[in-house]
Amino acid sequence: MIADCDYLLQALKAADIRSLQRPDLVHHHLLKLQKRFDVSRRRVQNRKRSVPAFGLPPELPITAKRQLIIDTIRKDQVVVITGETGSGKTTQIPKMCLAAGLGLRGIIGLTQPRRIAAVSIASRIASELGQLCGESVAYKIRFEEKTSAEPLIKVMTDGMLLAETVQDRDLLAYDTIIVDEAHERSLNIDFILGYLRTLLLKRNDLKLIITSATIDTAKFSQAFDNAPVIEVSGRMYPVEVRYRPIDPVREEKGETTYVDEAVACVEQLQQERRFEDILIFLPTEQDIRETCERLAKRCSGLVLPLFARLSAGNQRLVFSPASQQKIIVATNIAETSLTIPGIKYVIDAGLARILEYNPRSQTTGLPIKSVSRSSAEQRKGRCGRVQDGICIRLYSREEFADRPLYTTPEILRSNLAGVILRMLALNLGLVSSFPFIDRPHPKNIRDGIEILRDLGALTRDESDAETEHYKLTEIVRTMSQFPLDPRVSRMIIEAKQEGCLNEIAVIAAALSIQDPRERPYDKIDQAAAAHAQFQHPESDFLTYLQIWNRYSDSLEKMQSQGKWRKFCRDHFLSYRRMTEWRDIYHQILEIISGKNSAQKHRKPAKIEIDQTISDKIHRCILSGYLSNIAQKKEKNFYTAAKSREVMLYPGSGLFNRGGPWIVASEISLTSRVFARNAANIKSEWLEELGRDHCRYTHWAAHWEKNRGQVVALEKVILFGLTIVEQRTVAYEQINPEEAKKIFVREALVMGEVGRKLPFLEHNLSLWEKTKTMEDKLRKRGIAVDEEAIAQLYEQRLPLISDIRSLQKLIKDKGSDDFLRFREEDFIAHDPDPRELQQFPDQIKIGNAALACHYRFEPGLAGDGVTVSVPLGLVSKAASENIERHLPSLLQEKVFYMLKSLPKNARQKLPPLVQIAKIFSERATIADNSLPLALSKFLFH
DNA sequence: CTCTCCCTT
Repeated sequence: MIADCDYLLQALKAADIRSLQRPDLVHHHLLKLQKRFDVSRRRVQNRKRSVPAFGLPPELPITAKRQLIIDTIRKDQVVVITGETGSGKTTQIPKMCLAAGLGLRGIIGLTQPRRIAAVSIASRIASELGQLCGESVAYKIRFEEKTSAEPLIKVMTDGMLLAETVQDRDLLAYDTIIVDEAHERSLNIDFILGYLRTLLLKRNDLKLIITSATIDTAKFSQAFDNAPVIEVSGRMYPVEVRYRPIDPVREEKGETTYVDEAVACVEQLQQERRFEDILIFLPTEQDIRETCERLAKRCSGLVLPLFARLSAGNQRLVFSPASQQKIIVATNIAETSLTIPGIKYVIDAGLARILEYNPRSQTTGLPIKSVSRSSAEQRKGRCGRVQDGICIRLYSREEFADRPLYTTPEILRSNLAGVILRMLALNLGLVSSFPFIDRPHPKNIRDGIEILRDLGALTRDESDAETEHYKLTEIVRTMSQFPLDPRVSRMIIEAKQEGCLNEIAVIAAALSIQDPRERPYDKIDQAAAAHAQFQHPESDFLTYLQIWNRYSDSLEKMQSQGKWRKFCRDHFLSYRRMTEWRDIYHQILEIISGKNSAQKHRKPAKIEIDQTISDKIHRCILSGYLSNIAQKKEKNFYTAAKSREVMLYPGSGLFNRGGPWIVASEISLTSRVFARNAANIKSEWLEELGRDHCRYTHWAAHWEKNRGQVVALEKVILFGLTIVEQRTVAYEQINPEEAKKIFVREALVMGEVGRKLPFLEHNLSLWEKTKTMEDKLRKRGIAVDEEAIAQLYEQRLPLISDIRSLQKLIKDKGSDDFLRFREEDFIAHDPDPRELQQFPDQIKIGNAALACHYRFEPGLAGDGVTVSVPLGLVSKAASENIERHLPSLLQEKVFYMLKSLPKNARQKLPPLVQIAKIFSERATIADNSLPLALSKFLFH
């Protein structure tokens, strides 16, 4: 077997090295290898013997090419086989592989996009080999595996093969892989083909067969080194195509719609007395309902709707034989997933809802778009499988020709977070260099990485700023273990922390299935009433929990499956989806508990919902859907993160009563942008959970005397939403350097501390003294300025910005000496002491000493010197001429008095400056007032 | 101011 071969090669290499040290062990080791080799060889021989005899049905077109296919498979590593449905390729190719001698050293793996198909194909191949399913032919899908010890062929979903690559990196279990329905280009198919492109270089012995509907071959061939393409004819009966375009002018005016036209088409067929079964393709559920209602009124026959959300029972009706003409009105489900036998006419509106992901707004859209030519051809092929058919297209031949040949591969229109996460877990390198057949757009990759970063699965690698290099966080590996959307996996990780794993497992599973609630048109009110009893007014997630609770309750009481089906029917719940929900729930718990199978059959316990658990649950949900938060604008309208305007989905329990903040697990664009699966949240949680994504802005930093610290106003923004409008915060942690600057300038320099600090009083009085000199001398620049003092403090203080830290510092140092400045610290330029002497601090009037207040503020009251004279001394002060005590001011005053003399008097005098100087220097004014003394002097 | 195609680990 291939896996043994790989093992033996590795072991021999290892033995080679070991033989240098312990030759005695080598012999023993080689014996063991010999044994394994023998076992392996015997297995291959047994497998060869177990290949049953089989034939190929001669009526199938592919049988004619049997020899060409077998020869090509033997010769080439990769073969592309194309053929339309009915060619028999899916069942016959695995058999031809056996005929080519494959399937012996490893299994022939056949992948299918859908589970049901995988199971039914497995049993068909088995029966053609004359066996039961699970002998030579195994199958493996999620939750279900049927196999023997030595299967030759294994049919599985493509997702399953992908999951196997985790355990079996080189797919050593297989010697052949057949990728069926490759033209569907689902995410899984593209991922597998990319993976195989690299693997085939390493595994020369591995054969790959890609099968696809006719048109899509060149791309596959090119992707695999121009692999040979074999075409197999498929069409058994001809289909006539009629174009019946809708008049665009009338459609524009609203006079007709594709629903009208489809109904008219059926009427016309019936007028032509054509009463074989009809299949109509329409894009939406609503169109289907409208069409069905109108057809029932106007036409004969059995009118049946068909879409995925329809209950299983109603879906089955399309397969049951009817005595009258069947008119099936279907969505895309009838294009690939369900094949209805005996259709003679196809009416194709040429439209479908096609998923589109917009990475810029992280919004999923489901717009109605024209389908591709290959899709239209597939629809056409739904008739004429057992007889010739007619396909009526509600568009023109030209319009058909203008359409794109293929539907855009899913990988080009999907959210890539999940793909990227898996690639990281598998160590597949950079997404941008992975050999996808169609490389996703860089913008899409960046968005996927951004989502993973939002979830905390990745952090930017700072050592490599240039390219898209990221570091994985610890949670990546845990997250990738869950077969779930990364956001859902993230919730589970948070639930471990919060201690609500069971509850989140229920919700995570619910988010992974389609809504289990059924709403049949004819019983819409009953269904609404049944669902209403589950509805939680605060959270659609808790609504799921309440459904679950009722379910587990009933599971206790009801033992039989039949009763349980009835329970589902009574509550308008889909039995199939409820089962899927339970299975995924168990799968999640299994992964968490490390595959403990004992837990598997544990009955789900009822969950009590109280405020505590509800808070925990919603914090977990937020951890996964943080970028889906929204803030209420009005009524049902919200502004969501990343600037999206959304409306609560009318089906939500929060509709018309949503709180100021919500989180939604889905924001999608249909007729509007809707937030689906929503819950009220507390905005206080947002900052804690979104810490790394919050943007903080600060302004108005200032010293706050009462708090004794520097504070600032803060605003918190998360994904563009303001989660905290304005709050006061200590500025110290935010910007310690800036905070210290403000503390020094506003608190210490200005002395605004609001309490007694001895060093501060000391410093302030020294500074005051220095500033008095300036006032006396009537010039600036003697005292240092505020900035200089601030710098003095800054030099002597560490990074602190509050009183408590300052007081602690002083206490630790034992004194505040280090903050006491000296007198000279405040002086920028020393004043002339003699000059300074001319400005006494006080003057004497009689026996009284009066204080002089100096002020240097020209133009303002109080400029110059002010002496407050008690009322009793006023006349004495006036007669004594107090100006003589202030010699520096006297001269200036005299000068201006002289200048104010009449012009003719002034002209007779010597220069005024000279007079003022001489007058001031003489003590001639002792006993007189100044004007009197001056006039005496002049006459003298 | 009221509703979404189809798959899958």
